[in-house]
Amino acid sequence: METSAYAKDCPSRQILDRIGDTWSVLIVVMLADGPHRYTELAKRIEGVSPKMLTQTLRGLERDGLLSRTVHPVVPPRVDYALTSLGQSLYALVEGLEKWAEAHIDDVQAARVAYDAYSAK
Amino acid sequence: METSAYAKDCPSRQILDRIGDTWSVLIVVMLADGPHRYTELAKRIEGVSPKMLTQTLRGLERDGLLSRTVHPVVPPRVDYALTSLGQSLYALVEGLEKWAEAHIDDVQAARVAYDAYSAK
DNA sequence: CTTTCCACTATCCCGCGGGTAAGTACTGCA
DNA sequence: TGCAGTACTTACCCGCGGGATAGTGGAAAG
Repeated sequence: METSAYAKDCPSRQILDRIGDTWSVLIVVMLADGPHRYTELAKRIEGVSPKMLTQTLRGLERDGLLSRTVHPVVPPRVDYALTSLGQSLYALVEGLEKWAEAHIDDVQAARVAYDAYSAK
Repeated sequence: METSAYAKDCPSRQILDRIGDTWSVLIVVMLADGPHRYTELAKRIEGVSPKMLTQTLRGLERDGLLSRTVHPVVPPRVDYALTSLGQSLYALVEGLEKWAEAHIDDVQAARVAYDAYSAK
């Protein structure tokens, strides 16, 4: 009965972790409209530390979700772009956003109701 | 340009966090086939501590994703079930699982290739 | 000859998420 | 009298994820 996801080697678990990762999703969204450079990402993704940016980019690259292109010029220039696999993942993220927008009111109403009841 | 998700109050961010949460997803999956009791969940979701189980259940209940029904009998009996909102979220989770199954081979191939190249 | 630019990489350190374990309340059954 | 069973809650503690900061390299600009 090993429910899909306690095992770390389960496909669902791995994708779920990726989706749950703040920076991964932000990067995928940023790259959805085309390739960007390291510093561009750093500037536009507010709050990310260089360490996490590099770490996350490496993880996404390793999983084949984005491509890393080094231009051998000085100063160095590196472009990051979604692969087709990354683009298909972005489709999922879009789906989540749609759901979020559609149902956030319900969720927030539930929260208000719950908190009001608990506080009483 | 405030990219959807750095702000905590963004709908996408909140849903993403929920999806990324191991126990939340496992519970939703477990409840997809019908209501279950506290101890049933504890037994079938391997590795969850009572603390996290309760904490996660409360969170999901607060968000209106599941309902908690207390039966005033002795010994106590509490049933948890997905609400319609919870069921619509489960549809998303299913979508993620489908994607995971369809693309996990690509991802793993990419990882093997990446690791082989790095180790060299 | 020093500074600047870009893309990292390395190191230290702190907060907190989550695990373990023990406590609680209630009642029926032996 | 006391133990079992259910659904928690509370207290304590530890590991590590991630932030901040500093270092690297090499060419060109001033």
